[in-house]
Amino acid sequence: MKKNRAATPEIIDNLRRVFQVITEYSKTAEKTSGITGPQLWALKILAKTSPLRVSELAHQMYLRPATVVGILDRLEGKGLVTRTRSKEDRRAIDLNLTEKGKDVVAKAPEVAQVMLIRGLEELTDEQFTKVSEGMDLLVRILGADAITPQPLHSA
Amino acid sequence: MKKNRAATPEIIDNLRRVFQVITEYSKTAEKTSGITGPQLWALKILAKTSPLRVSELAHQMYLRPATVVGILDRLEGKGLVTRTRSKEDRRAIDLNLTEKGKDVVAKAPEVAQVMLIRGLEELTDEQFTKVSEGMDLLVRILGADAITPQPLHSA
DNA sequence: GACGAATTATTGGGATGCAAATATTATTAG
DNA sequence: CTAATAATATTTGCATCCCAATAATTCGTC
Repeated sequence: MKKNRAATPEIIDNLRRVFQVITEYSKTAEKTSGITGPQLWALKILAKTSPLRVSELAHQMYLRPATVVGILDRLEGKGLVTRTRSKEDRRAIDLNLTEKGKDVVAKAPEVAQVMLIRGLEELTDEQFTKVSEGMDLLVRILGADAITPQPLHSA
Repeated sequence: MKKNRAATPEIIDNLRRVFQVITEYSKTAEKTSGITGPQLWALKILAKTSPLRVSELAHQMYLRPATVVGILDRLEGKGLVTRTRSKEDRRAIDLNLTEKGKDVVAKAPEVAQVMLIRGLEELTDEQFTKVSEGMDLLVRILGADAITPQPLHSA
């Protein structure tokens, strides 16, 4: 019961392309704004909700706290973020944007996610359904249903 | 002309899941075979065609030579790969698998790509078309048509 | 043949990413 | 109240990844 699945390698290549264009986009943003994709991603989250704790930020970025600490070190070093010991819980750290940090967010280019959202908006209902259901199927194939989403390099 | 696009964040989350499960898969392979995804990926390429030069291997892996050098250092350190100065061009290096290296490749688990191929085979024609066309649309949205596919962490 | 340009692999420095171990503080059990 | 436990952020060590600079070799041009 073999089927004609000539498009299979193409699907995989397309997955690669999507992945690459997103990381590529992250690098472009890095050159124009001076900060990396993950750094900008962290700033954007803090711009929406702050103060935030390290663990909360890590959760929203789908990253481990240990990873976020390094990103925060560099953001703090650039004077874009402040770390303050929380008064309620002295184990925790309150993260806040500096004025400079808010500036960077305001001037930063859109992240790839916005590109995706806009592109998806332009699709017809039928096309949108194909993308949506197609991704669902891919996720199911990989048994990724229960997986926590990953960063996508600041998409 | 607003459309109901509630599934948009879900699509993006699904993209994240797909990438994560692939990197996750790479880590599983690391635990069972003792080597990492990119390392196994390099071995598999060398198993198919060798000798190979560093630049050629890098090209086939869609990685920079500088990156591949590090991977080769570790593979050589484990005694899975040999580096020999080429006689025709003394700038170049001939890469070969050792017997131990061939052994590892033979016993290594399938990479994520195989998982995808098998999963795609199980779909009905209608489902397959959705995945295929859905990915096409995503690629077009991102303007990724002209992009050379990237590695996907040894997928 | 000689000198500049291109090619090849490597090194060095920076940024993600993870897991495991650590120090500090909070909470819970007894 | 005290001791064990859990939560929080960090540090350390490792493996990818990139770019830029370097050293060695080859090629091309004069």
